[in-house]
Amino acid sequence: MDKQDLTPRQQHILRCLVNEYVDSGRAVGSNTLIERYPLNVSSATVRNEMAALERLGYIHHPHTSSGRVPTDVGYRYYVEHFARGSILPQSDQIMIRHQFRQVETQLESWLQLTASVLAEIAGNVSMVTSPHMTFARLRHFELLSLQDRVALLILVTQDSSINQGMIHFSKPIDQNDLSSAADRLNEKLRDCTALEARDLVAMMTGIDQVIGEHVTQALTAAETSQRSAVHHEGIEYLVQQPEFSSSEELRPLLDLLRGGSILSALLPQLGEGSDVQIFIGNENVADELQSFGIVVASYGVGNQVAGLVGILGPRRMQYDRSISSVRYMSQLVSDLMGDLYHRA
Amino acid sequence: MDKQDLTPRQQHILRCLVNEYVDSGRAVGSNTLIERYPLNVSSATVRNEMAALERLGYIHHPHTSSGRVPTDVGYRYYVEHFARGSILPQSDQIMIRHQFRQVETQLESWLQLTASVLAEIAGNVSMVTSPHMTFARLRHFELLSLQDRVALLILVTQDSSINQGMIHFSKPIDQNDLSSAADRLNEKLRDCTALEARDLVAMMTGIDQVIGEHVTQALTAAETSQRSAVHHEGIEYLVQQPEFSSSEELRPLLDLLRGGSILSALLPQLGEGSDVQIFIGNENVADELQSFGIVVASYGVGNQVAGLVGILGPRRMQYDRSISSVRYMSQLVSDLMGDLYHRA
DNA sequence: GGTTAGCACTCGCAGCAGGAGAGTGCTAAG
DNA sequence: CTTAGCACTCTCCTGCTGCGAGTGCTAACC
Repeated sequence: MDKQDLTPRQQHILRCLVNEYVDSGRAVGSNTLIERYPLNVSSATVRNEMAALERLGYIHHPHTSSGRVPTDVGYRYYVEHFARGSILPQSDQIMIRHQFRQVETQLESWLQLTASVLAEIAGNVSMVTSPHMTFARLRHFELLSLQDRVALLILVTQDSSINQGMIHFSKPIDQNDLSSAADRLNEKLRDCTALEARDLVAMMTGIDQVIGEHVTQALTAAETSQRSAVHHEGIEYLVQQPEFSSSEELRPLLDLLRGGSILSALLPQLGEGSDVQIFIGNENVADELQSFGIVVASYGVGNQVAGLVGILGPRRMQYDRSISSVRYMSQLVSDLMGDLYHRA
Repeated sequence: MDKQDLTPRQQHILRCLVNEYVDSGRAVGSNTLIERYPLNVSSATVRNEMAALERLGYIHHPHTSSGRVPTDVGYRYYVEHFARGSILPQSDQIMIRHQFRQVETQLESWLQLTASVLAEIAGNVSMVTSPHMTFARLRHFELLSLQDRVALLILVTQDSSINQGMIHFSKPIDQNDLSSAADRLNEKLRDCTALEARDLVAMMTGIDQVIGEHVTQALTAAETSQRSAVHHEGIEYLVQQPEFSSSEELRPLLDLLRGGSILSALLPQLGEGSDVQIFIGNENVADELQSFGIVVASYGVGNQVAGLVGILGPRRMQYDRSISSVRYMSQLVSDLMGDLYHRA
């Protein structure tokens, strides 16, 4: 796994081979390689080196007589040595910033845009989670009478996202009562996180407590529902990949994305670091992910992890592009979020 | 097209043939037919009748030597005579009502649930549009100061759905100013539709007009964005249909659903009536829909059409089940919506 | 006259053989 | 150490063949 055990030429060949395979999707032989890349050696030499690379486990042979395909280990080597540090082209950066300027100053819009930008740039399915609510502070809430005993609760958090819920009271209550209660509570709970609010509410009595509990409950509900909600975009890119042509391979993928179950498959293997994390094929712990390549990074303010952005594709993907775009987008969203929170 | 031109036996054979074909997905021959259905005639007779049905245009022959497949005309006959009036089984009705009881009293939740219930029952992709906002009345709105010159506008309509927007002012304005302006406007605009509000706002001056315009603008924006937003559910059912096995056929479908462009393809052909409408294959005016079968109905309160619920599948679908479930769900949503509006 | 048994005919499809092509590993020469 | 050459392997494509499902037609039957 160390750089030492590959000669520079082997590295170069591995790199070209991965590039070519990612491009074409077909096993690549020694001839195609010397034709399209400036290796300055003959095909026979390439064959010898390939045999060496195969012995070392970086590439492999589908059958005796066809070209080589990178193994997961080979991809890993490629990623560590040639893709990990890549940077998104200036032109893409400008394009993205431009698009973000067009859109409302609002976290949900940003995440939406992030998902579609990522999918387009990486040409794969993008995944973006909403931030944990634990992280957000309560800015304001409102109570509207709907019926005698039913009120609508509207919750605004610091990131200007809005959640709603219903409150059923045991006895009739009119809009005036609701408004004054809301005023009192707004004063006490303003700028609290869900956790802090819970403690304060515990000390209240009467109607304030009833309402307060609904507020914290709504915060937690929003948190859990958002945690499991994953924006994803770009299935259309995946279906045109040859590895998903027969639509039976597509099925598990759709299930994974639909139920939001992808997060529970992904979370166990996520590390702590703030940089981009990459999981290739069988490096994924969850069985259902073993045929995919995944590139994720977290976003957040300070050291707090708020959410994830990432790309899901076939093992055979453009890791350099994926890595650079995921890194760039996670940084961008973190910055935008930072502005939002510090400004307020 | 009239019932008269088919003998009862021909009708019966057509019906069985459609059922069998919908079930198996393979062209059905005379032998399979007499084996599985109580026709009490020989295969030769069935062959003769089939030849007649083919002459009349109801079924057709992929090649000389394989079974029959219904034509669009054949499906149409089937729908008109055997499926149009079908009713959703009691057990399903109970199951559905039960599920709706579990969910919040809120239009968006209902539509979400409607989409997933429909997809599951019909085993196809479901489509549900949000209701036009023109239809809803403004219940309340709120203004929150975000920055010196920026405020968050929160809009609550009669159906308890919430929309938000940003207002940028030309000069600084604090929360007190915002609150008092909101109070004044709330009083004037309460219970207005977007149209009525527009007229009232036109007569205002100063800050009230600025805010008022944002309110009507937000109402219209919500209307147009919701009109083009289609919840859909159940792509996973479609991908396992044999007609979409090769995933090239899947591509246009995904594009159709993703961009919400399906509505613009569908709208031109929609009639006025309140009952279920069915479009089979080439009956669809839009080219991209010609290989699909579509079952839609509108929902709304009174005579007002608020939105659509429907099912999109391959031509080969269980029309009876689709029709009965679409009809039932449109009625259910209409009823629920009626309650919501009359109660308030 | 409608119904049915029988039969010849058609055509898609699975299975198989054979050839072409791509690619390899090995050997021997440079 | 590199490379040309060559034998070998294995996939893929193509054409062929036999089978089976299904039809249409005809003649006999009720």
